[in-house]
Amino acid sequence: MVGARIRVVCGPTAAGKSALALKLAERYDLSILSADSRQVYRGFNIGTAKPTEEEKRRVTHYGLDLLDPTDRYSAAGFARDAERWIAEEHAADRDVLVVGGTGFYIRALVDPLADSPAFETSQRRTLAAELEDLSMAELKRWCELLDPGLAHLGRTQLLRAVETALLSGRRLSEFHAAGPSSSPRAAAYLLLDPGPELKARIEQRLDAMIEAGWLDEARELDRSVPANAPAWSGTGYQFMRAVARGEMDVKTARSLTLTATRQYAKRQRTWFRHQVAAADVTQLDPTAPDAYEIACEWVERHG
RNA sequence: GGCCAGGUAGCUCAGUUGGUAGAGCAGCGGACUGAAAAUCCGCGUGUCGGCGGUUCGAUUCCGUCCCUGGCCA
Repeated sequence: MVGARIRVVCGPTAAGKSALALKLAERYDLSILSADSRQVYRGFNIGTAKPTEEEKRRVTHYGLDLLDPTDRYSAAGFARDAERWIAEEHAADRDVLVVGGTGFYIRALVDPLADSPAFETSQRRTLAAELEDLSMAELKRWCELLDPGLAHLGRTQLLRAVETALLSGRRLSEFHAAGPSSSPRAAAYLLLDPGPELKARIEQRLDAMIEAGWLDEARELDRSVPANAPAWSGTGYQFMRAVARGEMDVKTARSLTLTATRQYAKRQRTWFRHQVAAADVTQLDPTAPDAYEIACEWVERHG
């Protein structure tokens, strides 16, 4: 039976989301919908901890290998695609299990973004080139002028605010205030976090990735993927590429990747701690002896 | 063993002509409405190697000891 409520397994990187989700999906005949902004890139497999071919045969996965490394995805694009995948599965009388660490994507699906303009690349190219060179302070001043309510945000957000104001003639914050055209979904979250144990798990997984040939993958990708392609921003890829190019030793790359991954996990924790409605969240330490039983109970309870 | 250079935050270091100290990185906290593994904002966490001495006051000056590195034996 297809449920009205959408199930989401989330948490910081290396918490064990994929492994648990795979078991749950097999047991309850669910499909997995990956909410991961890096696993959408074709060819970037090892460093993004993408499910293996074997795992993809066991369970249907959505949200993987959607884009060329030079393409840019978006939370809104993800939400739109996810709606389609969910509809497909529901048509087959099956539920999906949303699994991922990209909190923004999950939010865009559960709590739709406001309808705001998406500008064509051709339309924004000139402006983007202009804004690119602006310092943070200058960009802030522009935003202060054009859409002051958003001027406290980060560079990426400032760029979009300024761009929207200049290209559409309306403030992005006005679009936000007007809200979305579709209504929010009911969602249940299973928030995985092994606590202090996460640090060691990140380290173990990194070594496993290197062991599995991450360096070779980076070397291979470096041959065909432009250095400034968005896909390279996945944690660690720039360091592995530097090693492949002979610009850095493995030990340094490993150390820098570890730090960057911990920092990413910290940002994810902050997101899930503050940006997800607490009432819908079930916290679970995936290393607990009864973790699987609790997860099963969670799946059944939210069916 | 002698000489020299050092010992200051978790790390690398700056600094105080004597008034109990500050940068980067790490770390911690936070923001996030179409780039989100992105992009930003905030926070210094310290027996200034130990023990004595001089001084109203020593991380700073003096003595001594310990430790590290280099050179000479």
